[in-house]
Amino acid sequence: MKEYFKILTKCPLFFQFNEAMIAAFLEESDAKLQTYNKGAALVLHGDASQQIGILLSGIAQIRQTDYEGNSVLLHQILPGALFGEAFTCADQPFTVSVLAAKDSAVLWIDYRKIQFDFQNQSQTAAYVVSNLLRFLAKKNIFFTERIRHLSKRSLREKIISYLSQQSVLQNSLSFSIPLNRQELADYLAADRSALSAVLSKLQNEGVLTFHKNHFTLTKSAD
Amino acid sequence: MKEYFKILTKCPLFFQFNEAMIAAFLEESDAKLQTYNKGAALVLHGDASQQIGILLSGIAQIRQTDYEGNSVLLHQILPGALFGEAFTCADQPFTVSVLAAKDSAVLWIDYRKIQFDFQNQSQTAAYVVSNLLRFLAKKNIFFTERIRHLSKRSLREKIISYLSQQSVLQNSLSFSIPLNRQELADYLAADRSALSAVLSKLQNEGVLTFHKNHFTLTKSAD
DNA sequence: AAAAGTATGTTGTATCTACAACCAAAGGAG
DNA sequence: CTCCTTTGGTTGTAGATACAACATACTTTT
Repeated sequence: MKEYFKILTKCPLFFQFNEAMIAAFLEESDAKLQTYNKGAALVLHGDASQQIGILLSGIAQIRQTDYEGNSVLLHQILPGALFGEAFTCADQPFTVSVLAAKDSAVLWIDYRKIQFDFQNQSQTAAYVVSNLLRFLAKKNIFFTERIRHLSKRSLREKIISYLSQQSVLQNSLSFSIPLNRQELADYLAADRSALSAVLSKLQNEGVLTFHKNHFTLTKSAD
Repeated sequence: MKEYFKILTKCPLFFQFNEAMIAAFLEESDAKLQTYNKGAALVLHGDASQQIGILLSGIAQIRQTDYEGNSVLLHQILPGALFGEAFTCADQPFTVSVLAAKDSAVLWIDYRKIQFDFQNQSQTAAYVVSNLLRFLAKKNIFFTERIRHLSKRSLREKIISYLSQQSVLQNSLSFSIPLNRQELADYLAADRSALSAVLSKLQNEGVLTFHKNHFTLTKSAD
């Protein structure tokens, strides 16, 4: 563990910490070191983790399976970086997987430990902090997803990206969305009439059908 | 104050709180109620606030001045919603202003109070929580800005939006950016060669000049 | 039920951009 | 210095989309 302290001082979680403080915290919070072979999963899609990971060595990749079944690399995690903090603080199941791209070592911090350690002192203040973390984390997830959609190169892809996510979220190929056309156009940063046109085209092509805010994705043959 | 408790139970900061807990917290954290007339500023661009605001009544608008000097509405805040939490937790000066669109009442929570209230108990755990909040909040700000750029309808506007932000950040019309062309293209969700083409066009039009990663915006005549 | 208002779909056009293919400059490695 | 790699600019083209203007359907009001 000693050899990793230099990396930990660079971790945002330990901003302005010296090594003694880090050591005290790791002891106190019962942090766990774990190693993974290349290719192993640190977190799997669907996991409801209560841990925050700090990568100590190796490389980790945040990946997600898109609507065509491809594993898409969303982000590379290098030593010293946090991962999983958003889903863990938001108390939401992971919608991404984290895989070791090389042999890797991870320090797992139990979120419940840092959350509840000081609740004796001021119960309500601790809950407020916990809520604030949850709020910021949920916003983070929301923003990340929106950026994912906005990053698609064509409106068609933006739409499919958004609708696929909704389909997964609602666990059905048939679902309603909480946005009207203008709101969806704004969310995807597109023109409303262009959005309507592309939706019609997708319907003609048999990719999906829709009525008002209710959409049904057609299972593609591949 | 009593009349606002119903709204506060809907505030994400008090998720799963009952009224007694909220009352205890407000007492403990010395929260301040303040009213504003329509048009008044709750927060001004450049402020380094240590407060988190909860809107109790009225409507507030998050606004930002764009590169043409227009005040752009970024977000509407309705009663029960938080505002300012990202800049406050990130410990960064506000890059937006918050204005009362109607006569409004705001409950101000002092972030230092909720941050340090429980530090006697476990100094390091409290710092970790504080760092975690800072980290999530900074990410939030970063994402928000990226979404602002990505939301522009044309690549030209995306580029100008990004470069203007950099110019403001670095407080100069002449500045270097931390991204190479491919990275900038990825950040703005565009094709690299298309990015190069638009940059060249902007240069021909006299909007800006650039050399590698260094850009100089031309002060427009309006 | 008629009227007014709102939301969504359609069409045409000018513009923009992704994409591919290529060229040029800069920087490193040997 | 030369070769090779990386980075960035240019060009041509096909296709996509913003924008405007209009048409249609659905809602709400009166």
